[in-house]
Amino acid sequence: MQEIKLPSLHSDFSVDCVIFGFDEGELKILLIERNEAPFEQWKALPGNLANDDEDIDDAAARVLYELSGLENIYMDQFRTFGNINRHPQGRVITVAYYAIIQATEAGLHPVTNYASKAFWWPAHKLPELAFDHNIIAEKAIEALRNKIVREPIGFELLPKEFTLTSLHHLYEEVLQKEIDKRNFRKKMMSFGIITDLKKKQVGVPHRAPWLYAWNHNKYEELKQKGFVFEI
Amino acid sequence: MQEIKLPSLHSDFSVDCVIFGFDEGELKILLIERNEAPFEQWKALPGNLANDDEDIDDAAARVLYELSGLENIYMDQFRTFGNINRHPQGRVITVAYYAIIQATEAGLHPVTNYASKAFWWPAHKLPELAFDHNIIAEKAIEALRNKIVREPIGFELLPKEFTLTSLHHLYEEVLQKEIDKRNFRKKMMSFGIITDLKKKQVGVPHRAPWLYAWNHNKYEELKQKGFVFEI
DNA sequence: TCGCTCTGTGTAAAATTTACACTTAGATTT
DNA sequence: AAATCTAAGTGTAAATTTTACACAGAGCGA
Repeated sequence: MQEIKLPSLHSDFSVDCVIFGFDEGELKILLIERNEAPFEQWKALPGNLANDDEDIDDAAARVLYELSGLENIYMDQFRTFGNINRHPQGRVITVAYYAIIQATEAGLHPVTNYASKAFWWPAHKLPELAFDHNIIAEKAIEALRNKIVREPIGFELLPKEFTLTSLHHLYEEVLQKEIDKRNFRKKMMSFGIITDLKKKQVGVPHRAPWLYAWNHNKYEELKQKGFVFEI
Repeated sequence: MQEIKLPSLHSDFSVDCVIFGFDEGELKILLIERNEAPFEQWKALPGNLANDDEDIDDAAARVLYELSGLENIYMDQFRTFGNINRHPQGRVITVAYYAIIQATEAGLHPVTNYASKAFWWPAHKLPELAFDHNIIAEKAIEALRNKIVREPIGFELLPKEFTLTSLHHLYEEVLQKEIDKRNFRKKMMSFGIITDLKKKQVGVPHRAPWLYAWNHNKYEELKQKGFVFEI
């Protein structure tokens, strides 16, 4: 193979993650405070240079793991950003992912060297961020919105056992619009991908709501037959 | 700024374009024959390393221009591919775009150094391609399918004056499924984004069909009011 | 037991989607 | 000029989906 004689090429590129959580009825994004230059002490999206021997998806999973301790999380590559001046150290393009996790499951103790701490921030009220991260976050919210109505990923933001009301509020918050309660419940239940756990939430100061769980298996089964989730 | 002391970083990354055309009732993709190593003489998607002073979108537009002479074409960045072994010369990730052009408008005389010739190939019967280009093309077809039902981009594949039948066949070909003729026409016309040119095609050996044109302005106007294209 | 808060439920009207077959225009052939 | 061929063009009824909308019930706390 003559290819061995070719000059070698190399990419320094980063992976940035917009990590979504849902807490207290609000959509949140996980931010870090940067520990190192450039943009030291700025708030930013968690992200890091990819290693040379690492696939892009793996780098994204690593960033999330180092930050939250979570693995096997739903992640979606949604866009690559590469304006020539986006990084002060040179031409560094960044491949952006969004991830969806259950906010309270994440232990926020970064084991990375670029971040000292991590914290949730309301997705719709982000502060000024390092690099072009405000733009990236904005695009991620848009991507999430498009996705959550076509794929049943909303459940990943909720605890295993959830109420229909919390699912309802989640959709209203992500889509930023009101959705009729009865119509929402009717439709969601008609899919047949939610299991009624036959038990009620306890400790609430009013009528206790029923608990439900998202049924992955049933969804996969229906998908085989051509069912398409769409809200 | 202390940032000046930081080590400089650099990305060698490429841009690959899946250029769609529609000709003789068939969806086609523009391929090149590679003129240089690696994969010399292989068929491939048109693509090139981005210049250091070039935004990603600009690099994609350049690749298309050098190949076809066309500018201001609809292009969509749909995914970045970066398996560690995808490029024999090292770690080179590639940002993939698809473009939509009117097949017969393109003058296929590449002025690039990496390609000697360019030619249309049926999108659903691609030969073995260089790098991971078969995977990229497959994903592009998927992205096109998702897009064409939500944004009125199908028109870009047709001549300025087209018949409803050709538009109908275009949708059937891209979506790879039959669509009822009457329902398709009814729906498409109901959007109000197609102008009746009040003239017929000439030189056909049967009843001549009416000609129509895609009305950008009307679409933009309706979009302002909240209209969403959806087929 | 009264009040508060949030849960949970049904129906009718409107809009949209689906299924479906024959007539017409225009060129070509006999 | 009549018959034939090809593709264009058209309407309706039934089924399904979407929308709009309001009140009774459960459970807790005062």
